[in-house]
Amino acid sequence: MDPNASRSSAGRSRGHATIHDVAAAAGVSVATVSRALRGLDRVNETTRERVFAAADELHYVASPSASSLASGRTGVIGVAVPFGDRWFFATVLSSIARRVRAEGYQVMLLDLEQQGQHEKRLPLTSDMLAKRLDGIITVNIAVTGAETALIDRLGIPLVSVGTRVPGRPLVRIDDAAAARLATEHVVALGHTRIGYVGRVPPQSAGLTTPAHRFEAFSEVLTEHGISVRSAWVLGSDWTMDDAFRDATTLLTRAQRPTALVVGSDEMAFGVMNAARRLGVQVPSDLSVVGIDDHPFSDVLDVSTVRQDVVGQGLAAAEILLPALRGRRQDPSLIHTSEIRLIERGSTARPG
Amino acid sequence: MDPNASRSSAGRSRGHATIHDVAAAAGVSVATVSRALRGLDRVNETTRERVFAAADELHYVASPSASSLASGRTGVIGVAVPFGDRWFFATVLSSIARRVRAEGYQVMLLDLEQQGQHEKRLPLTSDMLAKRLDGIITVNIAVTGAETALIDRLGIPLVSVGTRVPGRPLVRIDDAAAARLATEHVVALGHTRIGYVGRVPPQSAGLTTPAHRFEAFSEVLTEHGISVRSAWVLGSDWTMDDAFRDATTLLTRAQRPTALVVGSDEMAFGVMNAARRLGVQVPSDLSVVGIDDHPFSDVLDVSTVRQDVVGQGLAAAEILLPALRGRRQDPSLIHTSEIRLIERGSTARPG
DNA sequence: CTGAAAGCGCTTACAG
DNA sequence: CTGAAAGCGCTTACAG
Repeated sequence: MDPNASRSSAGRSRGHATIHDVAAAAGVSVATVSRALRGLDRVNETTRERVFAAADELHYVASPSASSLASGRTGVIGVAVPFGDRWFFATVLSSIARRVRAEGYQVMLLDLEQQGQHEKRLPLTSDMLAKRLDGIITVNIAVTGAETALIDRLGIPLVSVGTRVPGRPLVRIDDAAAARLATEHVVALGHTRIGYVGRVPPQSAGLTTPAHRFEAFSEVLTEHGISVRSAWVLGSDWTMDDAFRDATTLLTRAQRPTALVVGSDEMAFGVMNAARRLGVQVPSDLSVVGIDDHPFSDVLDVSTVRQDVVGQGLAAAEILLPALRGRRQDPSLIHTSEIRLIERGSTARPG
Repeated sequence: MDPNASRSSAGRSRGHATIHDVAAAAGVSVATVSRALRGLDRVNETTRERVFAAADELHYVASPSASSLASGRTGVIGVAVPFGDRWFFATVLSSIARRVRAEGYQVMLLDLEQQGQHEKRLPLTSDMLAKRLDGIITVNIAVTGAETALIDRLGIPLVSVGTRVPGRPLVRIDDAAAARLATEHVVALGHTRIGYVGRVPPQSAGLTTPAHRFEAFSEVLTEHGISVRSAWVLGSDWTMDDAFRDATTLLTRAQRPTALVVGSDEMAFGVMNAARRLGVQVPSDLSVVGIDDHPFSDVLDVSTVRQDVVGQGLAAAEILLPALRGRRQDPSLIHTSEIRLIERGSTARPG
């Protein structure tokens, strides 16, 4: 029996043609098939055409496992997020996926949310990384020392978004500048009774965004000789629900701010709704400014500081891609995505 | 030179121990390492412990590529969505990922959104499926005949969510029942001037959800002797923005409905905001009821028909999992996820 | 420009 | 319970 024939029929019986089937059909060696199909140099044009024809005919697709094993590359990029179902993370993830598929890469979702716990995410482990991913993008993940060591040992290129991973490129917005823009906006309108929503407790340490934004808020007030009243600084767990609850409590008090700077638009929605329920008019009784320009903010008429979330995903992909091809990364690279104030109807002069 | 020693050092120089290194360290064959580590029967307990110790010591993780090539299984599930960044899809995706990782599966995101185009998604191709995925879950994807043929040929188990893929299990809510609940709610409140938002144009054909919901709405009105006025049936592209625009036009007319049934909560937010801007009071001038129970709907006080999106993701995973282990699927299985009316502040008696 | 052959690192019957 | 060996399907120097 011809070994080629037996291989060929075996391939077909499982519904999958192999490179041997294509080679046989095209009358060339498997090495030539491999080169032709991957568009490498030094393949005769006529030969290449014959190979493509045979491959088409047989519905041939190279086995990713076999390619990976032989080449050491998997063609897969992991995207690690703390919550896969929230707007910011879903948007970054999706934009990365759309960018890298043009280069032939697939995206694996590493959703690190821990069932019950909100503070404690799953760790990045060898199981999810080793020999599986060509690169990783972390989105607001405070990577631990042990994890960094692991990733170093595995030699996987990494780009961080939002919260920085030490020694790796970073894509972000200038959180302090964003909070400054928002705060200066209400100060410029003449407000002096100003509160803040979104100061997270210290256990969320490692995440730099909430801390930077609150600090910048405080600085701006101080620069203008306005005191930060701790009773007007709300925590909230960076969700709409929490902001709604906290704002309801605050706005029921006798002493109320005339403006609230809010760390995210989703929280701003909660604040505005609390105000509406209590009959506090926005913006005449209370100005509210957020950060994000969430897709709902336009329709809900929320003043905010816009950030380009899709753009940050694209930028991260753009930085990772060359590293996947072996080019050395600049570990100190920081790509700062543009922001800008968008004045809408939720802010006005006090009174 | 001892071939094992050379292998071992080669492994270490690349930062990756192989199964040979572990076998050498534990003093057993690679076959035994493979069995021990995967928890197969017929391995002596002492041997197993030695193998685990050696594997730990060497930070050994089996190469997924090599395992896949040898076993034919990849441990990866693809989740295909039309828009990875929208709430419904991100939520389903994330819940699937969290469910299947407990069984050792990873999730690959197949975001089929086409850059500029909203109507036309990317096709499912062999490149993304063949020899790469053990199973697929499609979420509101109208799979074409060619795609079904491809998936059949590749022999990949598939579970569909929302829009059905012929001959495959389906997880969904009863869309007609949901729209019925919503519509009957406003009818029961005494409304007779009722409009609908979310009737999509026929080019989105294949997606069953929008059509089923609108049909059920029409049926309920007819059953109650209420006529469907086409001027009060709005299209909108199932986004908040579009619903806002369309509702603004409608509510500016002299002849206005007193209630609107809206195909999704996101659109309902847009409608309510259009009303607010125009000074149309919700619910006294206009009742609005949506479908979904979006995470924002509670705070925004929107009456709606709740569906369990996380639960649908889990159910799809639960159905796919046994099929991955080779168990035959029931191609006619339909898992219908529960729904229920949630009355909030956006609906009331007319006038 | 092309081919033969080694090698990537596992799993899986098959023996024992 | 364990091992030797074949095989999974590619890629990549190495020759020519």
